[in-house]
Amino acid sequence: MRPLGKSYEPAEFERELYQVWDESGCFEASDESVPGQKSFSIVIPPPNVTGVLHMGHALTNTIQDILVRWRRMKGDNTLWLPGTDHAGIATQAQVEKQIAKEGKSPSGKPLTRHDLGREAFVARTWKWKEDHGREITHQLKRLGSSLDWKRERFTMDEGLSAAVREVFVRLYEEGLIYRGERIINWCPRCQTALSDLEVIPKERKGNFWHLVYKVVDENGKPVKGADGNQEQLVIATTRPETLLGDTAVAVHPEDERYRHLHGKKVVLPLLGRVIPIITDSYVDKEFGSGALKVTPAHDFNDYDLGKRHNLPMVSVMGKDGRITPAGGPYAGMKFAEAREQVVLNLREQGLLVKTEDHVHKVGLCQRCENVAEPIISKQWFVKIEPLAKPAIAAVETGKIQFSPKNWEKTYFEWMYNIRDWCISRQLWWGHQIPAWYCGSCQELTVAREKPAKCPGCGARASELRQDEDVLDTWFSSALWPFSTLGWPEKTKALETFYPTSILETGFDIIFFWVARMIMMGIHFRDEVPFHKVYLHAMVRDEKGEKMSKSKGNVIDPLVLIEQHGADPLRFTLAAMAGQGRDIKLSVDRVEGYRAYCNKIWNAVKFFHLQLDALKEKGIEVAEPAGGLENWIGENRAKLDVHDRWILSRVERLIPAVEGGLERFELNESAQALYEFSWHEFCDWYIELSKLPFRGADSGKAIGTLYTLRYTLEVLLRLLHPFIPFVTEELWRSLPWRKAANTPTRARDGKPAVMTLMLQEFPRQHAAWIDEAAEKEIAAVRGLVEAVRNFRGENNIAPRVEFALRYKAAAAETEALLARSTEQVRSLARVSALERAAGAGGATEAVLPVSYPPVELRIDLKGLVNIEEETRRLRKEIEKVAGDIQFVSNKLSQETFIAKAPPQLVEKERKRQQELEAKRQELEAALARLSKLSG
RNA sequence: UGGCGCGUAGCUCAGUGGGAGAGCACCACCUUGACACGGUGGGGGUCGUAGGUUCAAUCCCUAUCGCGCCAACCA
Repeated sequence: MRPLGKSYEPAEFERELYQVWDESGCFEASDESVPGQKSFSIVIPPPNVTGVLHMGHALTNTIQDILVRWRRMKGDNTLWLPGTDHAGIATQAQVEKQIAKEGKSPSGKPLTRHDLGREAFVARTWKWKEDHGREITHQLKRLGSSLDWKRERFTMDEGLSAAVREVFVRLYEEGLIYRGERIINWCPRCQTALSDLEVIPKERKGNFWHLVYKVVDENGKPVKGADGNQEQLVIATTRPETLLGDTAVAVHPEDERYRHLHGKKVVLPLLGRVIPIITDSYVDKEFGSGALKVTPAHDFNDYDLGKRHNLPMVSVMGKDGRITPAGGPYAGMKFAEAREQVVLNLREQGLLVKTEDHVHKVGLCQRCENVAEPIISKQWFVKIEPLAKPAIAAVETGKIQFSPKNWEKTYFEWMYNIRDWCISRQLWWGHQIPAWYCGSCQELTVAREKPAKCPGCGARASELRQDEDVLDTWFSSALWPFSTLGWPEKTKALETFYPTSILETGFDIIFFWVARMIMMGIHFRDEVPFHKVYLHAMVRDEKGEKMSKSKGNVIDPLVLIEQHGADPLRFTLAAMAGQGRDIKLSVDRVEGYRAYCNKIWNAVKFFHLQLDALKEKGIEVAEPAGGLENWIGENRAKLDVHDRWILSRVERLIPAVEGGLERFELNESAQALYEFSWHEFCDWYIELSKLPFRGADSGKAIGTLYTLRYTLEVLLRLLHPFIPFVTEELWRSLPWRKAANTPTRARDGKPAVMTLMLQEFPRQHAAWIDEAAEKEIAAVRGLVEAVRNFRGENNIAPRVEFALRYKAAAAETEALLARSTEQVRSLARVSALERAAGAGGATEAVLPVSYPPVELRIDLKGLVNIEEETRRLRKEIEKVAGDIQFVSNKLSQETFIAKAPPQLVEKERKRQQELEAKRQELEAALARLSKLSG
C-alpha cells in the first residue's frame, strides 16, 4: 500500500508497474491449459523490427491488449504472442542509407551494399537489427501491452526460418511453387521484383500522345487508301517510349473503321520494324482511336494479349532503369530521357499528330515511390488458385468471420480474381530461397538444407550455388500464426493455441497478410489460423487526413503518453474504435480522458478519507470475515437505498461492458464505463454517501463504506483492461485485496501475485438488480435537479437555503418522498422538505416535476427577483404549451388513433392530461405573481 | 467503371421507426472537506438535398450532391 498523491500523475507509476507485471510473470501463458480451462490466443501483427511506434500500432495494440487482459481476467489460458518482422526492403533500405553516408567507394560514389559484399552486408543488417530492433518493443511496453515476452519471435529466427524453408519445399514439391519467366513489376530504384500489391497506383499528370503508324501489306509495301495516300493508324499512348518494344497493333475485330486493315501490317515508327495488325475484342473501340499498340514485355494487359496471339516479347526496358540494346539508338538512355527523345524524334518525322494533357495512373513502388515498370523476368511464383479455393470456402462457410462483416466482400472480391504471387525479391535481407543450381549439370535442387552433392550429377557441394534471391517478407508473415508456435515441430503450444482466437489488424493488410495467413494456415495445418478477424479503422489526424511524415501531421503516441499517460491514450482509442469509421484522433479527447483518470483517482481517495475519518472517530473498520462480496450478498437488504442503488447499477454495467468486448464494440464498453463511473458513481453515489459518513449511525456508515469499497473493486476490475496502469496503482492503495492467480499459473506452481490484472473479471449477480432502489434514486435525482434548475434560472446562490413543499397526487409518491427527505435536503441544499397542506400560497412558486410526479412549491418572499421568476414561469409555460400542441396534434389524427399501438395512444393521452394540469398550475402561479408585483 | 463507407450541435463522434445525445468548446454562477484535470445551470442542430413507404422517418426505400477509401484491362 502506498499513499495516493493529490492527483493523477501517470509518470510516477507507469514504468514501475509494467516492470512488476513483467517480472512476476503475469504476462506468461502456459503451454497447456488446465482441464476445463479455455485457451485464448492472439498473435501480434509483427511490426517492422526497426520501426517506431505510430498511432496505428497504438490502436491495434490497445485493442488487442484490452481483449487479452479481459480474457486473462476471465481465467483463460491467455497468450498474446509478441514479435517483429524483418521487413525486407524497408530494413535493407535503411542500412543502405546508413552505409552510403559512411563513405565512398574507390570510384568516388557513396558506398553501396555491393561494395561490402553480401555476407558483410547481411551481417551489418543483423547488427543494425540488434541495435535498433528493441525500440519498438520498448514502446509497446510503454503502452502497457501484456505480451508474453518469453515467446518473442522474429521472422528471421532460426525456428521461423526453418518453417519458411519447410513451406517452400513442400509447396515446390506439390507443384505450387514454380520458377518462370513472366511479366512482373520491377522497381528500378530498389532493384527488385515486387508483387502486384506492392505497387500503388497513383494519379499523375501526363500526356496523351497520338502517334502515326504507317500501314503496309504482308510484303512490306505501303498500302494506299482511298485518297491515294498511304494508310495510317493513329494510336494514342501515355508511354511513347514503350513503342520500342511494340510487337503488334491491335484493333477490335468488329470495328468497321479498321476492317480493311485486318491481316495488314504497320511499320513501327523510329525503328522501322514491321509488325502485324491483330484483332482482339479486348480493345475498346470507343477509347482513343480504337487502335492499341501492343508492348507485351512492358504492360500486363499487352502481355496477356501477346500470349494469346503468340507475339514476340521484346524487352526494351532494363532492370537498371535504362533502355536495353533492343531499343536501338535509344539504348542506354534512362526511361525518362528515352521518352523525351522518342517524342522529339516522332515530332521531327511528322509522326506525332497531337499531344493532349492527360491524367492517368502510374504504378509506384510502395517502398520508395518511384515508378515501377512491368518487365519480363525470371522469378519464383506461388500458384495461388489451389490455395485460394479453400480459403474462400472458410469464409463462405463462416469458419472465419470478419468484423465488420463488409470486409468479407472485399476479401472475396480479391480472392476470386487472385493472380499468382511473385515471391522472389532481388534483395539480400530476408530468407534466401532454398534452391541450388549445379555448376556442372545445371540441375535445380530445392531442399530444406544445402545438399551434400548434386542429386542430378553427383557433383560436389562446392559446385552448388544457392539462388541469390530472397523471399517476399510477407511469405514468412503468412506463416506467423503457426511458425511462432513452433511449427513444423509438433509443440504443445501449437496444440494449445492454434487456431488462434482472434486476429486483430488493419484493413489495409487484408490481402498482404490476412488472406495469405488463411491460405497457408489451411494448407499446412488443415485448420484455419483464426476464427475471427477484427479489422479496425484507420487512425487519421483531426482533419481526417492520413498521418504521414511528409505531411508533418503525425501525432506521436509516445509524446502523448509522456504528456498524459498511457491510460488516457488507450481509453481514447478504445472510445473511438467504433466500427466502420475512420478514427480522427484529437488531443482534446485524450486530455478529456486524462481528466477521467483523475476523477477515478479522486473517487478512490474519497474512500481512503472516509476510512480514515471513521478511524478517527474510533471506529476501526476491518474487512468482513467472509470477504466483501459475501458480506454484501448477505446484508444487501439491510443497506441504505443509495447503496442498493449503486449495487444495482453495477450489475447493469457488467453485461454492458462485457457485451461490448464480445462484439468488438469497445466504444460501447468504454462509454458505459465512463457514464457509470462519472455520472452515476461520482456524481450521485459519492454525494449520497456523504450523508451516512457524516451521520451518527456507524452501522450505516460501515454499510456504505463496504458498498463503496466493493463498487470500487468491481469498477477497477472492469476498467483494468482499458486503463491498466491507473487501475492497478489505485487498487494497490486499497485495503482488503486478494493475491490472485490464474488456474494455469497455479498448476505450474507459480506464486500468487498481488495484482489487479490477475483478479477475476466481475461476474454478474442478477439478483442484485433492485428496481425499487433505482426508482427511488431516480426520484431523488428528479427533485434535486428541479431545485438546481430553479436556482440556476433565478440566480440563487447555493448557500441560500429555502424550504420546499410538495404536493403529490399519489400516496405512493408521498411515501417515497418521505423516505427521501434527507437526501433531497442535502443534495438540493434546502432547509426543509414537507408536504404542502392546502392550495398554493400567494408568494409561492411552482416547480412541476415529471418524475416523481409532484409539484414543488417554494416561497419566493425575500428569495427571488419577481421579474426573473416571471420570466422563468413564462418560459416554462411556453414550453408546456408547445408540448401540449404537439401531443394534441397527434391525438387529433384519426389515423394515429386507429393504427398506432394502443399503449402508445394511451400514453399520449395520459401525457396530454398531465401537461394540461401542469399548465394550469404554472398559470396560477404566474397570476399570483403578477398580483404580487402589481 | 465497380464495390464499400461517411455526411447529426462550433469541433470530435454516439444513436434510435414514435417530439434528437455525449465529450470538448461557449455563457452564467460556485475556491461546498474526493476532485478547478472540479461542481451546478444554460445557450446551440428543419440529423447533406429531393422524392417515396408509414398513422408516424434523422432512422427503411429510391434518386441526387459532397467527401473518403478500395479494387479495376480504358491504352
